[in-house]
Amino acid sequence: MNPTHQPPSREAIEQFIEAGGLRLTPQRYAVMAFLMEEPVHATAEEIFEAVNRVDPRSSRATIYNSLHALVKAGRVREVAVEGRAARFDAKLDPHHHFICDQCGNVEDIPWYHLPQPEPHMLGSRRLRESELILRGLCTRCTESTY
Amino acid sequence: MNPTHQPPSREAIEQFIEAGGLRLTPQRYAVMAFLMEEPVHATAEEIFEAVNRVDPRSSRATIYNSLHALVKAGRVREVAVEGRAARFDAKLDPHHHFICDQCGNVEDIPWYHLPQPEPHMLGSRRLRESELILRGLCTRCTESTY
DNA sequence: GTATTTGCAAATCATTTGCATAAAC
DNA sequence: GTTTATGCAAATGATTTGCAAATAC
Repeated sequence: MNPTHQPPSREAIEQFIEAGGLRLTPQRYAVMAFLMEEPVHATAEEIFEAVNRVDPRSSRATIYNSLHALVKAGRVREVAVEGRAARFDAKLDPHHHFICDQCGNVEDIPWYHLPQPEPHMLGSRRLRESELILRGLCTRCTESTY
Repeated sequence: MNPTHQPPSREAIEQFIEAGGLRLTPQRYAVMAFLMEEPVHATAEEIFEAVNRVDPRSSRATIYNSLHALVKAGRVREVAVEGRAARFDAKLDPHHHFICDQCGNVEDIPWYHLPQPEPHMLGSRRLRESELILRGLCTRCTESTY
């Protein structure tokens, strides 16, 4: 995605996890490293396979545990996709998401400023974050549609 | 939600379905009528129960079929919520969605204009729609959190 | 009359759970 | 040493499927 993408160092990854107040485990490290190195918005299943291809010691339950812990700590973003598995994303720079109607893939769209809702629209809700979801056909699916 | 909410007429509901190029069946009618009368962003299961409470002749599979047909025809909007059942929404006026981190409920936020992405951000993707998702705690969950 | 839609019950997919063991701090 | 995380395998929840019978147009 980013042509000058530098893989983060071991220390950077470890700090990224610990800064969220999380214990550092090999499984969490593997998940976080994968998400930082492969900005592809993988599913939990894809992460499970990728991580265990390198070093098979993470169970599926632990992948889910790690992902949830990282999401809760604000280190990872989760994107729900209708009728499909959720996608996960290292929370590095702010950006928007494009979801393909056809293949379900999630892609990054460079961030651009969004207006904030007027306070009266929120009532006494507590706003944590807002995100823009774009939908349509990704490049691949556009090109294979006649 | 809307204090001057008028329940739509039978004819209006039928037209709303047929205008999408769909055959009119009692089951689709029941689903659409429920969504138009109860703007609560129900799950498929809730729709199944509500619809069958009135007249028990819709199977779960048919509820899903109807919902998907209506979504595809642009009559209904589907909102995916991480780790929970999807919510459905009659597609009447444009609006944004607020999803509660705690209870998962989806609520409408009055529409306000969003900037469109620059064409170069989309590449050769084909954009169909964009929506803003707001997240945080709904009024109820804000008030019950100490 | 033909094309679609429905109901049923079983199957599938994604995710979570419970609990004993292991590892982090 | 105490607290938290892991692995396993089974359970749950949401949604989809296959196919014969029923219905819309």
